[in-house]
Amino acid sequence: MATMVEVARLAQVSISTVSHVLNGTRNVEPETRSRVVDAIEKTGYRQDALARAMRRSRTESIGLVVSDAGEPAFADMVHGVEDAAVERGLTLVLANSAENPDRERRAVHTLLDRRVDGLILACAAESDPALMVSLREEKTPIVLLDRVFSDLPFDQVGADNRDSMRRLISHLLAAGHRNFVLVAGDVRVPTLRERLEGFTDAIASAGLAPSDQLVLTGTDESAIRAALRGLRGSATAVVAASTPLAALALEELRASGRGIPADIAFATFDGFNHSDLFEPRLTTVRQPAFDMGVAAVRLLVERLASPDSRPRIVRLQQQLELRDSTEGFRPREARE
Amino acid sequence: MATMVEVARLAQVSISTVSHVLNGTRNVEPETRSRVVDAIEKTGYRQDALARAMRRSRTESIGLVVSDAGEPAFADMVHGVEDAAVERGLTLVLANSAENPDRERRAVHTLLDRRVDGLILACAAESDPALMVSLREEKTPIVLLDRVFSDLPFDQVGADNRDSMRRLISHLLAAGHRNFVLVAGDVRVPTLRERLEGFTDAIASAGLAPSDQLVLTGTDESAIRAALRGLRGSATAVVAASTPLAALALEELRASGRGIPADIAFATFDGFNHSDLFEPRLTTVRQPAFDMGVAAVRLLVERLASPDSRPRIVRLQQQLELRDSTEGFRPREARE
DNA sequence: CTGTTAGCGCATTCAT
DNA sequence: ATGAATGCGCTAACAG
Repeated sequence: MATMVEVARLAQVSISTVSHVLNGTRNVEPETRSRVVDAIEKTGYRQDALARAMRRSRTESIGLVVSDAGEPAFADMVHGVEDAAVERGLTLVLANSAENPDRERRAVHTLLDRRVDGLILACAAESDPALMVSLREEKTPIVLLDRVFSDLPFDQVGADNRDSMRRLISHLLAAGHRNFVLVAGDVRVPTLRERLEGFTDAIASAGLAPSDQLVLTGTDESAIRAALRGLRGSATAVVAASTPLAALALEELRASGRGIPADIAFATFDGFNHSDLFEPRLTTVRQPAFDMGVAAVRLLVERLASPDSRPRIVRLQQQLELRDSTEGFRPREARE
Repeated sequence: MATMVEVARLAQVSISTVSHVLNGTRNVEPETRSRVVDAIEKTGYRQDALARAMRRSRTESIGLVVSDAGEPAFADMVHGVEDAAVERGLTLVLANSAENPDRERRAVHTLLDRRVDGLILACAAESDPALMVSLREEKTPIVLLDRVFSDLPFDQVGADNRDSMRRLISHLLAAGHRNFVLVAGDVRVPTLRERLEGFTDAIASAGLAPSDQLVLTGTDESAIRAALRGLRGSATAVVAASTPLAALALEELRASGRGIPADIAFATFDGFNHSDLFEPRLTTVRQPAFDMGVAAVRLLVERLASPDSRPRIVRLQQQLELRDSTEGFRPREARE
């Protein structure tokens, strides 16, 4: 690879002139410039981003650590981040923590050591608190994505989970449902906790007895499965707080012979791709994952521009998509 | 950030000793080493990957350019590449060409300028041939992913598209189908072209008249839609060559009131996530996208190790998942 | 308007 | 077993 030295020699100028025509960082006589441009052409010179980054202490790159690259929602966030980054001339360095705190810590440090200009972090479920604390000391700006920790002084992007759950439950209440099953999952994950809180809120403000509701929390998949399979009694609606939980719940409901929505109503957060092409068509609270990625980059870039402004938390609104899976319920009183 | 100089001073050694204990690259007296280790601890020193890369001319990173980060299949490939990269201590730099040749070219050059040690490229549909040619001159190893150009001297990873299509059609032939609609899409994309070829092969070896088959090619979505909507006559099975094409076809079949599989059989390549939870359950040729990503990294690393060995093309097998959407067809003769 | 020069932080060769 | 010194390729003072 040709370096600036060779270009300079060929163009009969100093390397600093080459650098300046390259970066447009000071005036240079048209005649000289064109000699340089020609030399660049001839040598096939291309700037070495590494050396440049080193000298300027700016890599023009950002890091992104996601907790589960396998989930479509996270894939969409990655997509959004990449898109927004390219638009600003930033390169994306990607790492996946696979919901593993140790791997997360290593990923963060790898990216930091590569001197990314900023870091976007979608925390793992069991994120090491010590990591968070140490990250506050970093001078590399950090934006938390999806999983919001309101007590931490970071810029953050999340969805309005609590509110969306309230809206969903309101809708189901209006349709006559009084007894719910919430498949809540691992409530250490802020996103899932917020959804649970929204549920609790909604139940409380409707004046319903919490004891009439079944909330399945935790990471023990088989326990959740068992609970769903053995489901009996009064529940008329199942709500899944995430796509993996929905997949699991749908399997068990099917296994136990329950039809949706004939026997029981069903709704989920995040949802499945192209799901309106298939039956049952699920009522879904759709996360604006792509836009969340875009927003994270925006926060990061703004932070880079003004390092001392106050941290901001952005909540993007989720879309409540009503479909067949919550249609056609008849409250008990109205049945024949 | 502390540098080696500060560590050296604190430990009362030269920076070269610090470097050597860091990299284990020569013997150092235990006593000295421990002073250095302590100093590293105290200063919170972390190696600057940029400076290191510059000095060694090795970034320990690889680049990945995908053509459509939005498609789940590509998301899975990204996931596989990331996983395999991390396992080898490599960092992943990601770019998305969004099926845009110009953006693809820029992405490739951006990554190359960042001196990634190797590059994995899932070409866009209209990839600039000039780009390919210029890439052959690069000394950075390049692996082509998913879209295989057998005449190009690159390491490549693809799926056995042609063969899988033959297997799928064989199955449908055995079930009595004689008249197909293939939604083939943009056959400039090697993957789609191979699937089309497999189809042609299968029809030929079954001794069927190509003129009895309807093949829909091209990028004009509304033309394809129209053809599907206006579908009449003898076709008993529709095959979609990719997920986006399947989505489109399913929409149109539904719009024209055709039931699957009651009125017409349906099968698709690549498929939908969690699709076995929903109706109709689609017969699917599943691409091992994650594994393809892993394989690409493997090829790249091996190429790095032996730069002069002959380029290899790896074809991973696809899984034929038979489901309801191709069940229950009765050949005309057998009908009452 | 242009050239000279000093590092950025590190790995490494050559001394000792 | 350790240190001194060089340079990777570039940008940005500083000097003319």
